[in-house]
Amino acid sequence: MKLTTKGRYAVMAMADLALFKGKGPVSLTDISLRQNISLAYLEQIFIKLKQENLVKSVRGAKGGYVLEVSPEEIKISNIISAVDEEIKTLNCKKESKKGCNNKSSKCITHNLWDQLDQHINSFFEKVKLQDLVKKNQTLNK
Amino acid sequence: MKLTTKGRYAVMAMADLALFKGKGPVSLTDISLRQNISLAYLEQIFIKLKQENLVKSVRGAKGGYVLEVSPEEIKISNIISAVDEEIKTLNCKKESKKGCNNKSSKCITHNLWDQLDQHINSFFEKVKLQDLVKKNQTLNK
DNA sequence: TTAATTCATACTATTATAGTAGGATTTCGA
DNA sequence: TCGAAATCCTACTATAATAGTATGAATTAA
Repeated sequence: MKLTTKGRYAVMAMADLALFKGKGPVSLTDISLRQNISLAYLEQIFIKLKQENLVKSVRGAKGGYVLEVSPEEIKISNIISAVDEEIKTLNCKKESKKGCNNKSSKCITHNLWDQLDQHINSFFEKVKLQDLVKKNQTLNK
Repeated sequence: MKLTTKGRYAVMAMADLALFKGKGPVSLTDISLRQNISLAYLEQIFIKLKQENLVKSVRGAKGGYVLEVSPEEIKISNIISAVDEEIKTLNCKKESKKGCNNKSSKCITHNLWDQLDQHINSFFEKVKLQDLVKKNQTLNK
């Protein structure tokens, strides 16, 4: 499974942007300080967020990043998938040597991991960026 | 997040054991061949499964492993947690330098990861080993 | 007694993560 | 106009974890 700091950082940074929505571009330096994430690492993450059109950049002094889409419309899954490759628990989908390549009995647990993936993805699909900034509130299940 | 081949192998191997339940001990060599997992690696995994009393060992020739508990009573979560340390998406629980150590604004996304953990764990709690061996059947959600 | 097995421990190759480093480019504001 | 603040771009790297290997000892059925 792949859910690393990169994915977490991306969500944290996007939540940070959402909090400062409407107040002009937010610099990565600020986010870096507030969220305690290395600046250079943030830069790499934001390249990808920008590629996916989740944020818009403003170059030069007083520049920074702004949300391209409103927090109500951004799903957590959009953020995660922008920076991580994907959420997949299985190795055995691509026809590899290891995994469920058994000719006779096919991978007994194949369904299980399939459904776990769906389970996790559906979680990320349900939660919106907006849900995070409504503070101290239980996320909708 | 931690869901590695070790966890997957453990579930696969336990499912294998469940399929051969009542037919005497199953050797790791057999499981190794059927599931295409390195024997020495399986040995390490089974040490842990045994420590958690999920399986029972029979030493010597014609030996092997047997389920200690019936498949209806073994949750996938039992297996995963026996071999992996735990399923945790957060780094920021233990008072570390990185993560949500911000004094003023506490980690905005803390709740999110918390709930994701619960979400995933509840999935593994619901599914029993028995559910896997009932073949080609949709697992109960 | 031998082969098949678990048990135990130490070592290791590979890979991915999580960064660092260094510089180029753009643009605001004094 | 110029410097500082910012994004952009690419290459490199330390660390740690995963996923195994390797080796041998102990046990037991046949």
